[in-house]
Amino acid sequence: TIPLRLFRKTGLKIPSRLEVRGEVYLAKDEFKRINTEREEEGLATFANPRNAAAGSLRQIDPKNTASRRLNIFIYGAVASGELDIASHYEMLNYLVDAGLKINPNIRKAASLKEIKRYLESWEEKRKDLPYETDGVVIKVNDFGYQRKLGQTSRNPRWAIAYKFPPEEEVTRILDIKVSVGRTGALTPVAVLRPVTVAGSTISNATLHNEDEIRRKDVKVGDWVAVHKAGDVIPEIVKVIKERRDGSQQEFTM
DNA sequence: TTGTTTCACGCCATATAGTG
DNA sequence: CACTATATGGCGTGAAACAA
Repeated sequence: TIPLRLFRKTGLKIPSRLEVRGEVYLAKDEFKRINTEREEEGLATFANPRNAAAGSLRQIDPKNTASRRLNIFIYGAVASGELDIASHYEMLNYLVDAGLKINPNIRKAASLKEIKRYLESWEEKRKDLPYETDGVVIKVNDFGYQRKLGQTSRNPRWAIAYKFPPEEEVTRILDIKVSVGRTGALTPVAVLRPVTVAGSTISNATLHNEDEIRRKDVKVGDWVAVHKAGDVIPEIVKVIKERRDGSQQEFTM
């Protein structure tokens, strides 16, 4: 869905150089289609759209990638100076005119209150979207303010992600093992009764260190709530203490 | 040649050490 | 205090490396 030729519209200013950035996704119905096909062909089915999309991009033969029918939303661009665009919103509209796809649900908000209302409006609606989403990005619109705010080493100070509450499941800690890292660091890892959360089988989760175990009051044999932080990293959210029956064992490194 | 294992990658949380 | 830089952890995936 990235056109081979941009700027078919006449009268549009064309920069000498344009770099666009976006997020590739695999729509829910395409994910289903691929898995149905793979089933018919006796191939293993994919676990979730996110990882299927990632795998599709890693194909050596672009024909394979194309057959997966990935899609993309462009969310930003860097153009050589001559463009005369002063805000993010303007830029996105320009990119649409240039022939690129952007997310149709962008909105300008004038206050935090408005932002909050918008976020709440998607809590339920997001299930009706043709793709899976885990949140909304809130950005400062004016490029001048963006420049003033600047960025840290990894994150801009003018944008932040709001994440919807992630899917949560309950399982049991079967054991706590200590893993030895490359540098010799010892890290306790919870071995869980495998549980499916948002399309992944979670069977391990790091407990980081002894302090963290004490903070969360985790014991071997505990029932715990788990989720995938950032939709990816398995994390023990909390211990369900009401379900303790005395068989739980304190862990020491 | 075939099957298995390892690796890199993207994603984020948490921690430590160090800088200014 | 606000960072930067780095390390570590887990999952799913395809490719590469390895073993049989």
